[in-house]
Amino acid sequence: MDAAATRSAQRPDRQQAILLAAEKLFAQRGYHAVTIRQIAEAAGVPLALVGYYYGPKQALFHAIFAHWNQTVEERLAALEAASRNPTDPDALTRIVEAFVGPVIKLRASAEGRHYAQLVGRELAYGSQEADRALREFFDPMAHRFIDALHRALPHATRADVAWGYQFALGALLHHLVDERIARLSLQVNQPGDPAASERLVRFIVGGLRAALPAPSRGASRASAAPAASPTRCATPTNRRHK
Amino acid sequence: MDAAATRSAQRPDRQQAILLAAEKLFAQRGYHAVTIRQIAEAAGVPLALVGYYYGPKQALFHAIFAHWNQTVEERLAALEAASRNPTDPDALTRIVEAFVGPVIKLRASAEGRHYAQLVGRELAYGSQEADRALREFFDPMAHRFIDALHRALPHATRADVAWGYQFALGALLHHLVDERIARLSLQVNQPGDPAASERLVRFIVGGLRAALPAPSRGASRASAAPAASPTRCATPTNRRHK
DNA sequence: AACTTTTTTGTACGGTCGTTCAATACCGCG
DNA sequence: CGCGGTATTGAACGACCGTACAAAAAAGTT
Repeated sequence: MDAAATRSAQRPDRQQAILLAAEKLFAQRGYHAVTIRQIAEAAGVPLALVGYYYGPKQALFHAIFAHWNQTVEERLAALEAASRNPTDPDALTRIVEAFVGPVIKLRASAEGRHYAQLVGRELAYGSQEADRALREFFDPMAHRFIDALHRALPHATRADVAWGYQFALGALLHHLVDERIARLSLQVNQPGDPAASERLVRFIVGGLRAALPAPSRGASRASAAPAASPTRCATPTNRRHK
Repeated sequence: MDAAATRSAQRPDRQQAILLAAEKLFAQRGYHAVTIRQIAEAAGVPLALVGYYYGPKQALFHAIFAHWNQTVEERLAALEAASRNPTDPDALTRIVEAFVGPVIKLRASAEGRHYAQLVGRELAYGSQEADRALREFFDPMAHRFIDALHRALPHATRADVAWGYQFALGALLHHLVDERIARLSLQVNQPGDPAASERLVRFIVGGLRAALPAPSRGASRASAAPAASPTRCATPTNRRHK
């Protein structure tokens, strides 16, 4: 019988509890502000068990990103579906929706809420601890998106599109993290409002069109593209760290 | 004779050396990753002198923002000049230029380089340590910009404009911090490229126009709301922390 | 000169950090 | 049952943290 199934049927999976607690705390307070003791307490396990499963603190941090990296394939599939026949005037909007939608949906879900916040923070912060995960997990996806955007915006150079991608990513990441929006809107807007997703897509598409050398004028109409299915969460390898 | 002038004429100002070293290190590694001992060593002063001048670590962090808060008046003045007669079709562009330009210029300067990076990091990170400085120094300016944008975009509600401001701020902050642009552009773009400033302005203006309810292309009624005077900022005392 | 005030410094305190390790408990399997 | 391997635990290690403090040095004042 499978060991993981056995344990999860008998007892709460403490290894995953540690990962979830770490994810939550790292997302809320940042890497250096969280201690392993706090993670252990939040997970309801003794201190030493954290090191037993994940080794050094940095490895635990890395494991969070590795765990969610499975969802990347879905994102890439959605991107590829959206970037088909790039001559379509709506191709740009569909690509940006494939860029924004899954992340917003992740943030709205109960499982991915903290991870979305973590990504928004650490990607924007550029901390040395996150740099490794950034290169390993996010650089490839960034290149794919830039390529897709480039195909939809053939009049611009790839380097130009890279600038546009940077701006778009900044808007998205800050939207994931920012809690000031309630204050600055005088308590009208709420941080997690899913309606802001459409607005963000329009912002990015309009920004890209304005910032990059414009092709021949295409009709820009709003169209609802099929969004990717919510991410699934599979159990990681159940053993202790190598 | 003035005490500060006396000291600076005789010896290197160690109090300011501490502030500059702290600014640099905080910008490069983040609040929690920097120790007071590292700051003291970088400033070339003994450890205890840091606490003597600035007290607790949090107060030193706060002092950096307070020091640069003087430049806020210039930014607000530039904003006010740009937001005059908001019926001008170019008013939006001028406001966004007043929003982006000074920050990019700060980042390009030798004195403000680290502070720009620090702001980009901590504002985006939303750490608990930066929250106080954020409310005290940046919320007022954010409200002023939102109001100015609202005057130039009268067809949108203020809450709508607040969303747009959030997106624009995210693009700007991420541009300040991001070092990946060289990698993602295949070594074509460089992080500090001042030419990216114009592109960012076009991105934000285009994004705002696309994300917010579009006005009829004609001029609407001309009612200029009187703006409040910019916030004053007294010079900090040169003595040790109270 | 003598005296006050400010600046500087070495040192050390209590506390918390990440990590390690030997000892114990639990398990399936023979 | 006993046995081997995995899971779990409490305790402690050395290192470093932020902060405090008394003493010394320098500067200012009379």
